[in-house]
Amino acid sequence: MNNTTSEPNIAVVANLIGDNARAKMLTALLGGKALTATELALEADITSQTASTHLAKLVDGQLLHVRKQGRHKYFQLMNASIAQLLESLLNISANLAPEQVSTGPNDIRLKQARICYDHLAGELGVEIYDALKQKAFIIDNGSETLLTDLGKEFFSSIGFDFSQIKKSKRPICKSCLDWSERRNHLAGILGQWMLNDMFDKGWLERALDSRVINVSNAGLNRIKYHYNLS
Amino acid sequence: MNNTTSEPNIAVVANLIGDNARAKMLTALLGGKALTATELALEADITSQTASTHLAKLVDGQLLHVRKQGRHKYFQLMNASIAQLLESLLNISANLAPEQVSTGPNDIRLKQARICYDHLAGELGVEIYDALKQKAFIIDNGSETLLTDLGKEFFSSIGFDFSQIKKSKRPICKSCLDWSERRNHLAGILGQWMLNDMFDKGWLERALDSRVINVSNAGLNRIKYHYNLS
DNA sequence: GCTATGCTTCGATGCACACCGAACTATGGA
DNA sequence: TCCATAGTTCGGTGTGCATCGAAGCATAGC
Repeated sequence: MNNTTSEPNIAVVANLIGDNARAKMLTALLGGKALTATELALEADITSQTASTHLAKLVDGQLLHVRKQGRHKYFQLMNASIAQLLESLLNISANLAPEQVSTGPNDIRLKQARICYDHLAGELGVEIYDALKQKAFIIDNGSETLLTDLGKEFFSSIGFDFSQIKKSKRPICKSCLDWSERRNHLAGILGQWMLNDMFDKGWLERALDSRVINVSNAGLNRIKYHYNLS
Repeated sequence: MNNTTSEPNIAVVANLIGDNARAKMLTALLGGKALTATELALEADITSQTASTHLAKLVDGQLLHVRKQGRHKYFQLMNASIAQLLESLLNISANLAPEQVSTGPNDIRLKQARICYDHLAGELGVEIYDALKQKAFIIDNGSETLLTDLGKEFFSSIGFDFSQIKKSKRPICKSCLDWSERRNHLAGILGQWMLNDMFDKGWLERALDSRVINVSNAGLNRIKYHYNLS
């Protein structure tokens, strides 16, 4: 048995995520917003000292990056691939423990609409995805999601600038499995743009302290009209 | 700050992977072959007692499943989504520690050709992927990989039976990022079929004790001809 | 200058758990 | 029946590490 394999050691990264407090912090950062050390400490239910050491490890392990601003330190997920890893973990964990007690108002709101790093997830995200599919703006063959010519026209008409993307490494259109709905929602550049657009237009609003997105009735109506939801 | 989130706890799964010995076992099982408890103990460099407790945890955590056969216990990854999670971890870990010492013969062979759960990875896997792309059998737009009509013809002509697939949940054609090459190779049903086909034809051979795939010169020539490699 | 706030470092504590030796059970073969 | 091999269970050991209190910096505002 030869022990000189050069496979990367997955234990270190997994171990970083495998601590309860750190996992809570990382999940909180899936909200996409940069959070300060104290905010993350609150999120993880630990003191600021403990949080400090945890955050140092996460930064050292290159799962997070920091920006210092005055006397605050703002932490963010390193990149989209880390976010995607966390999402896969969420999905697998959700499937393993399907009968998790789900109580409290925050719960329901999280299920309705939330941020998944930089795009929309939850019931609303899935509904929009389905509507785009039904209008033949996107095609989902079970594994990949592609933008159709019709879709390109549509998104151009509502303000997305295709000429601007050029050769970005990030896919324009990508499906992302939703752990609460177990169905796809839209990620990628287009998913990101849609979320920002809806924020800009004032149809959606971030909750202050979580990944929850608040949707007013007025906003919902505008969205339904805009994206042809049933 | 509301603590009643119902987000699945990713810490437990991550923690299972986050132990060194268990990580080695899981990586070994990425070979796709079912392995016995003692084989996995050897792989992880621990005694059989310790391995036994580890394996019990992995089974309990639903990362593995077991088949009892006589006095042996054969362990396997639970499903393809677990394999995919491990692959993402490999990729991220490889990017984080790019200057890993790479020595020993096993190393080089692992880089040349190896199994990635059920399809081909390494240099050979990437070369074939590129050739398929160049012949316009598949299209890779940066995010998704799609089979073209030309590709369907080609794969039909070399023996793949498209009528047989029907509504399998698994994608036919899917790209998978290769951690050693940092480029795509082909996964999905088609990737699985290609690997099996090459095994059947005797062009490739599994190494006994690892994920390495042995390629004879004769086999390589046949493959080059078959898939139009340069 | 003084004070409040955000974050870090140090030291001590305590627990979880990986690990192995030894003894035990189960299966297969002679 | 007897032995070899595969795997498990138990008990004990050691250590790594998450945790917090207390003290120490740094920045912002007055």
